[in-house]
Amino acid sequence: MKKLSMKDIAQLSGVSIKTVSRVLNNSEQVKEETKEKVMAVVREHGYQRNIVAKSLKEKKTNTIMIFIDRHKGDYWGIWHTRMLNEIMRRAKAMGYKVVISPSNAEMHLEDETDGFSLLASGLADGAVIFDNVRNDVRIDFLNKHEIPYVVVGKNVDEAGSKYVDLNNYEAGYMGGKYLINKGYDSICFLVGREEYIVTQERVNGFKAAAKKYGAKDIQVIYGINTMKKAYETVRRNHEGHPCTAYFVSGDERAIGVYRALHELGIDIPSDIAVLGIDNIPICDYLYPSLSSISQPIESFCYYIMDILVEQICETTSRVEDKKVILPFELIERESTT
Amino acid sequence: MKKLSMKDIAQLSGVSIKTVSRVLNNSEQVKEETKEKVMAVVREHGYQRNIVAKSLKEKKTNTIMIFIDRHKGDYWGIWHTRMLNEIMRRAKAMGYKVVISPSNAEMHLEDETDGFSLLASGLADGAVIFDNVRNDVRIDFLNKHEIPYVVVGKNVDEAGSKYVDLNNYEAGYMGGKYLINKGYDSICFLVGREEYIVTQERVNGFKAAAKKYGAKDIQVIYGINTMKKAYETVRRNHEGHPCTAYFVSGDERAIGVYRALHELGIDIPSDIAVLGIDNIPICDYLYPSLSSISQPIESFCYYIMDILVEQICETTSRVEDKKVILPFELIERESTT
DNA sequence: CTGAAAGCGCTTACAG
DNA sequence: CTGAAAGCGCTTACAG
Repeated sequence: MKKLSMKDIAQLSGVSIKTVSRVLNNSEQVKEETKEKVMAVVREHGYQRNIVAKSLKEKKTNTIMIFIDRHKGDYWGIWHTRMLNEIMRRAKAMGYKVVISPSNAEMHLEDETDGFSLLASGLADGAVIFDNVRNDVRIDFLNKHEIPYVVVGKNVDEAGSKYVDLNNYEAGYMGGKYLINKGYDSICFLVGREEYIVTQERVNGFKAAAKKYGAKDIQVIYGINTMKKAYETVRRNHEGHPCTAYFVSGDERAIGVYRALHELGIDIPSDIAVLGIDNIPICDYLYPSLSSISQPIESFCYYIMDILVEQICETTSRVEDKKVILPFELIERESTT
Repeated sequence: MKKLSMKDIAQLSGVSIKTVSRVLNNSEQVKEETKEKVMAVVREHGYQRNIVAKSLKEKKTNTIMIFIDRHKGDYWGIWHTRMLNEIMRRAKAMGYKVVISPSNAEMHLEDETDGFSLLASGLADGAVIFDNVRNDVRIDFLNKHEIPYVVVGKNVDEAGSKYVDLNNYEAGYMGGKYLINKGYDSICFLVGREEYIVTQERVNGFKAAAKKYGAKDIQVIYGINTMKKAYETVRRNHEGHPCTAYFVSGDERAIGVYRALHELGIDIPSDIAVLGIDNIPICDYLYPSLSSISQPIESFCYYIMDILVEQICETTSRVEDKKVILPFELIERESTT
């Protein structure tokens, strides 16, 4: 089956290329009869427009690129997968394709297969950046090249930045407040890498709550980005520095905490409380079920795509800032009661 | 910053477009001096070749499209995410980009944003198909359009098909044999949707082992594709139809089984055994830790990319069949001892 | 070692 | 309502 081009379709249906193009673009300016004639030929041969040529001509690929920081070779987690799925769903509904790039914050532009290199090469119309850090080189790059983007996570450096974020300061604050008010006033907060702004915000909120509501003792441990790290840290740390609650940034990590406490013979929730963040489905099935701070995945992704597509479609090169801070909910389950 | 084209670079460095192209393609036929001169201009302006134009001209996009069946709106699971990451890693190493399509087995070609429509439009050079079923329409489509592809999972229909698969029959067989030999001879096998060939293979192997090693009682329950389903099924089913072991196709689902058994007051492993398949990292952190049949993710993805890229690069349109069946390991942990 | 020219498969003002 | 022609930004035989 030889691949047909628009020219072939034009010949076969006895009209000009232009008319075929108009038909395929649903232009109103075509006689119904002509349209039918062309569509018949298109259907008969199963013709598909070459999308690469279309993109070249239109200088628009209808593709967005998603950068998920892979933490030096690690896989991304359940929360990222859920976000990815929801972004894909929204993107599809809005007529965009999705390319996922394994690039991370330590980008290498020399590498031609690097996602950023590809972006600058016109492969995609815009970018979604996960897990940003302060002075993120990726954002500098996008700004310099005037490529539309949106950051998932608060961007504190840039004046002209667009981002969507959970209210992470409040999430940290609320988590701390909730635990203290429940009587768990000696809390260890396990968080991800310190460079991430998300991490910093959560910690700041947590500390503010600890101060305000008078926690007896608090501890913050950074760099807990896997179940394994969480497990090892609690095993090692708990005996020397016991607490009455673990607040864990990322439910997935809480699984490691559960295992460590189980091995230490400490019962949740009678001896100790555990509170997570993300509210992934697994929370319901752990025992005890895990209380967690829920992220509104749907509106998160709605705004991500909204902000991104608005920039892509904007004719003026400078759009004003767009920042969305999302609310959350604390879902109470067995682990904190 | 206006976007420069190759023409601009040619003018700025005082050579022809052709020469710029040669330099960028690392052709050997260029004087070192000329090369330097051009590269200086390229670097100075941060010029990036337009990859869309390149693709149009070369009729090759260096992109592969991955189809992950989303089970009617569900998210994909941890195993799929790990595979995805590994495929992306391999693809990048081989110079390919990755587009992920939310399309599933019930494809709709009329939809222009559908991944298959895009494939036929020349967006990607080849496809990776997950979770195939018998008489999969997607595979018919790819064959008809002569688009290179590889199936993750045994493809039993097609003569000229390429696939990579775990030896699922043996995995089911080995799981059954192992449990029976351990003395757990009343086994309930929880598996995914019956249409999937993977499911069918596992069940056939399991039944063969049950027969051969004389299981007292076996039960196979289909359609267990989420933690929730697994949980509800065990809660509902176990009292009327108790067993001494649950064999669960997909470790993620085992989490639901654990919770259900916990609620029923049944202890693992003293009252009952649980054996999973996939060997995802979480197995180590559940308590008791979950015994599981391990999939060799790295070689899996190595062969996936190998078979796909070989077809893409092949000049003749018909390559012979390529089928790889991978071995597995049974990892013994606390849940079956 | 280097260049002029054609062409990949589309879209789009501009005429008619 | 329809068509001839130019052009998007590249690559590639073919000459020189």
